Amino acid sequence: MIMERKRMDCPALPPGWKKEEVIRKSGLSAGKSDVYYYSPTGKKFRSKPQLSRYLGNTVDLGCFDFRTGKMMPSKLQKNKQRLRNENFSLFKGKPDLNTSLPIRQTASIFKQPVTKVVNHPSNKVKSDLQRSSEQPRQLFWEKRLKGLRSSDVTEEVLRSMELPKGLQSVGPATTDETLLSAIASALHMSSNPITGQTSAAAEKNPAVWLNTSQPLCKAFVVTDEDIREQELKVHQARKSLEEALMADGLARAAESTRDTDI
DNA sequence: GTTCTCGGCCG
DNA sequence: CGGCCGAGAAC
Repeated sequence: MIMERKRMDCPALPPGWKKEEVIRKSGLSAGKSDVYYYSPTGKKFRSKPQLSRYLGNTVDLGCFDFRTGKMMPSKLQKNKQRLRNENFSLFKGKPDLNTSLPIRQTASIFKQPVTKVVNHPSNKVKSDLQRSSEQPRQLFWEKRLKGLRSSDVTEEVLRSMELPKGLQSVGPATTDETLLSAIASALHMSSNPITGQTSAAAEKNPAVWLNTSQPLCKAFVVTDEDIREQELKVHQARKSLEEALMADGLARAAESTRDTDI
């Protein structure tokens, strides 16, 4: 006889997610139960951290109770805002994907201008000019971004970007990784031009002279050639996107006609 | 190799 | 005590 093991729908999660409870039937912990979740694609999840890593910011699991599968408003308690302790020292080799949150720490990042797909080819960029006035920032706060990586839905880490030779970091955090984070953050968080640290004094004594609204890199020059290359990259990326959207549209159309034929 | 299961650590 | 995850067992 096969033990009853149904995957139940879980209303607290997006459609398609299933919850399963398995009772331990032997050993010292017999009688205890383990709870698992299955994504719409069938991937199994066995803890809340694993689940929230996968769902990222799309679902707020703050008050989600993993065991019962329900939202518990009482769980509103303290939000864990750590990161610094773990992420700082321990990264020698590969970042531990089980403990480092691949979630953006720059909360304002999505409020920035984004490319709006109206209908190619005349895409426009939203310009959101009424940014709330910039807040004071901690010196070298970009170091907190250390270890954050982008990853796809299967938690595979994506290839990181390479930086041009002309970009050199300033200050004690001199890794390429931090430099990239600093520049990316500056681009997203400020509507002003990004110039790098224009004061020569910042190189000698960054703790005193650093301009915190600029990334931790020396002043750099962007040539017309750089701009042309970047335009080309963007053009190609948009073309790829257009082709992908087109292919997706065709696939959906094919699928729906097939469904109605049945 | 993958999946299942229980032990055991740690908070 | 229970969540979480390692690792051996099972397949």
